[in-house]
Amino acid sequence: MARPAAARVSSRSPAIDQREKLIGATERLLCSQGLGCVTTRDIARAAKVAEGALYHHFQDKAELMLSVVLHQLGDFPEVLQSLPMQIGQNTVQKNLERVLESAFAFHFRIVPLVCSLFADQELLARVRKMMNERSMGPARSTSVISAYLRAEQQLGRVAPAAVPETVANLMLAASFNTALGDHFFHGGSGGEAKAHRRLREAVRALVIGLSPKNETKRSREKR
Amino acid sequence: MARPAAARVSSRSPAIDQREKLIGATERLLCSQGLGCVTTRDIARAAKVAEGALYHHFQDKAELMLSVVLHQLGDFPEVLQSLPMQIGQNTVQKNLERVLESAFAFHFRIVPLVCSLFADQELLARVRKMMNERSMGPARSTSVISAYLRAEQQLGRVAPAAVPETVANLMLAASFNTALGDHFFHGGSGGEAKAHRRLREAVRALVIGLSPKNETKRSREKR
Amino acid sequence: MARPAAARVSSRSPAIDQREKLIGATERLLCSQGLGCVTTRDIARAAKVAEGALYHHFQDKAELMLSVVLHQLGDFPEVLQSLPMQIGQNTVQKNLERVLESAFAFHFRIVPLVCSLFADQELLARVRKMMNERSMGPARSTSVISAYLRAEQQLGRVAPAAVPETVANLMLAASFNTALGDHFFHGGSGGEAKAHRRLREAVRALVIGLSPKNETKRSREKR
Amino acid sequence: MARPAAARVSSRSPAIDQREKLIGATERLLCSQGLGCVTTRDIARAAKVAEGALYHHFQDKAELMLSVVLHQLGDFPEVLQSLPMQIGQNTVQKNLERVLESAFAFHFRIVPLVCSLFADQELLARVRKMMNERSMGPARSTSVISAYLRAEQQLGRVAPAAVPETVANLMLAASFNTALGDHFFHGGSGGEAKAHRRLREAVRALVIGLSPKNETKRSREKR
DNA sequence: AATGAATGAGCTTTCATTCAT
DNA sequence: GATGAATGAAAGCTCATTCAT
Repeated sequence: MARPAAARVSSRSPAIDQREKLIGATERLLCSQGLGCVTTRDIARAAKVAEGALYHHFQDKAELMLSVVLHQLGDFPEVLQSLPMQIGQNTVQKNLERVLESAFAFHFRIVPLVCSLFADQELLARVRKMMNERSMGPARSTSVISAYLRAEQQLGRVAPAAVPETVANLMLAASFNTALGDHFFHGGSGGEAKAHRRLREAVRALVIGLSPKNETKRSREKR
Repeated sequence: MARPAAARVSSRSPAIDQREKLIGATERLLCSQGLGCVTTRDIARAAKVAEGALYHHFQDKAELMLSVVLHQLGDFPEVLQSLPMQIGQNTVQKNLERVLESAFAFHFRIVPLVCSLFADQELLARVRKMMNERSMGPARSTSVISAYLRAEQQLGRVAPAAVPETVANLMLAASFNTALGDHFFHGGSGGEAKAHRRLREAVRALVIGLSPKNETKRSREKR
Repeated sequence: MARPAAARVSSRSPAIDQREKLIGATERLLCSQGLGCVTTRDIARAAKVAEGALYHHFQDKAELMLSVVLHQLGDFPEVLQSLPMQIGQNTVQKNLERVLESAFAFHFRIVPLVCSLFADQELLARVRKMMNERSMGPARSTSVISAYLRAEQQLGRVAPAAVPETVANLMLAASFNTALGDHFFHGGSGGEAKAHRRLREAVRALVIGLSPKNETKRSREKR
Repeated sequence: MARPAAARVSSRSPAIDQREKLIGATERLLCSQGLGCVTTRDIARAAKVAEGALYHHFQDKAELMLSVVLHQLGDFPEVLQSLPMQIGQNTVQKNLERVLESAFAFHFRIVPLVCSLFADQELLARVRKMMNERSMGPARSTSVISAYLRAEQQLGRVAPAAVPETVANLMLAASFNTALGDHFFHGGSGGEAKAHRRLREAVRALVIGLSPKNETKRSREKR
């Protein structure tokens, strides 16, 4: 017997469908209202799912929140996948700019989520624990970027005195902070173009440094 | 019936006294528990004040929170004020390191507050509005630092190609992110020594830059 | 300014008033609906009190239940107060009959409460613990009755071979079981007269015993 | 497709099998957790049956409970049946002791069930009704015991003045109350040995009576 | 018949806020 | 003003019951 087309909205099994609908709805609500103001009822309504269904897929509200955070973090490795292939290509500055652009998109998405956690220290502690267990967090992106920088150091395209880890951290800090600032001061509508310009400037500042004798031919040409 | 002298511990009028006790207690609770877990009962108990008294001094709980947050955010580190006096003194790196150390102390305190706000977008919007009206925010620290850098540029101690605002932003981003990381990954007990080392490294990275020809005599000596 | 008379329904302080209203309402509901079917909403409504008020007076629902049980048990010692004064008076049988009558009234009240506890082993365990700590329970009534019997033994009005504790237990068992039976088989409306007749018969059976040579002059006269 | 033989563990039809598994699982859960804390999910899991299957065999949860309770209450100890054969054998006291021992085993099992019912007066009313219709209850054991006592009266081994029904009731009350006390005060682990000693003492108290002239040769010898 | 995911009413409990004192 | 008992709306969560498969 053919099911009516209207019931076949999703091609997935309904169980997975519900789980994802819940995560999706929670993501949306978390950004627009903040963790402290999102109720299980809100989530269920937004996901068009019964309130009790939430507890079929997640042990409790905190676990749903956790899943949302981890769901976002899940994209992390892919962002940087292409970086090792750029070693020796283009200019170092251009390569770093491209990385920071993707990092920013990711950071922009997770800022409201990650920051919201500070409102509930218990939940924060749980997320912390899970992230430690799975060794997630910014450590991975830092290591990918610093590996790239080390490779460029061996090619002579990065100063031997530079400390790759420190530079990688500075870059990610710039990205995360720009995202946080956009959310905090402009409600998340800070203009992507403006953010990207600031990130490019940050990369350039990292490249040329403050020392007065840094003026090399190449950096002069690029200006 | 005359009140016993012992009850008049404070020299202020009791009304103002209560208001400050409430703000003080809330400050303490906000940092240790997160905005979402602090109840009016907690606050009243911590302030040793009746629950109802809160509503004599503040329209509602949100207004109290607002007062506290704005008070903390406005509590700017005075160490920055001594920066203009360092122009031309010591090394640029040392001066920036000292600035960053005090910025970090400030950032470390406000991270839980600032982040907590994301849990309540409505409150965040109110804070945003009031900060805009009073032109608060990181703009002031940025401008102090970049003014310093510009002065050093004129003294030839900073490369003319460097963009002071961008460098200032990077520095503050490094500080804020280190603080946030300490709270997020280590529950706010990340070891100050470690944080300071990372900040010194960040300044050094900003000073020497990534360009391979940056190796100057001075940066070689410092290594 | 005189308060309107209608507001002064109770002569007690409102706080104690509320507490007792809650306990009273719970008692009534527990008997008519059973512990498993009584909700905090029901209780609050029956006590004409806000739902939240329950949590001002009791830590949680279980503690309210506990209070109700203990409240009933609180009458226990008084029931037996007059027994020691009957030593050597009337006949032993009459004295025991009178005790059993009061015991029955008490047992009849607590049967629905005490039995209800079996539906929630956790609550039962808590009540058990509190009763042990306060050394409540049937031990006290048993000891009062057996002290009486011992005294009568010394007066020669009770056979030296009788074991006072055992007889006291049997009496209380008869009373409690009659009460339980009335509730179980007749919904608590088993007719008091009938119950009292059965208890008198029980006492008589205990007095005369089963041994064929027990037929004394006195027991023959009483028949 | 033929079902694998391994799935046909039971020789009964699967439908009846399921029904019995449900009743068995519920019996076990009711005794260990109390009627109020047993969920349909618990039952289904314990019976290794789907949750929905419960509703193929019983109209609702209450009907399942009813089946279990009636089943247990009807599960009458067969030891009583041998009582008529003891008429004139051994001593009356020994015979009654043996009866009470088996009654106790039965009472010990049903106490949690019977008492639990008080938590749901509606269910209790249903049980009451069905027991009345099938004339279940303690009436049967009472009549077996009192028939025995009457027979012993005719043999002169029991005092003519004793009222068999009353004595039978007292005995069953002693047994039930001992069981109830064990559950209530010791969580059902009160030590069987202790319970049996108390029951023997109860029988002895019933045999010798309280009257001072009861001291017969036999009871003196037994002491 | 059997399943178990889905439902949603209803539970206990919390907490910002009010108001009689 | 100051108090804190009282309020009651609303939260997170459970669980008997249904129903598409």
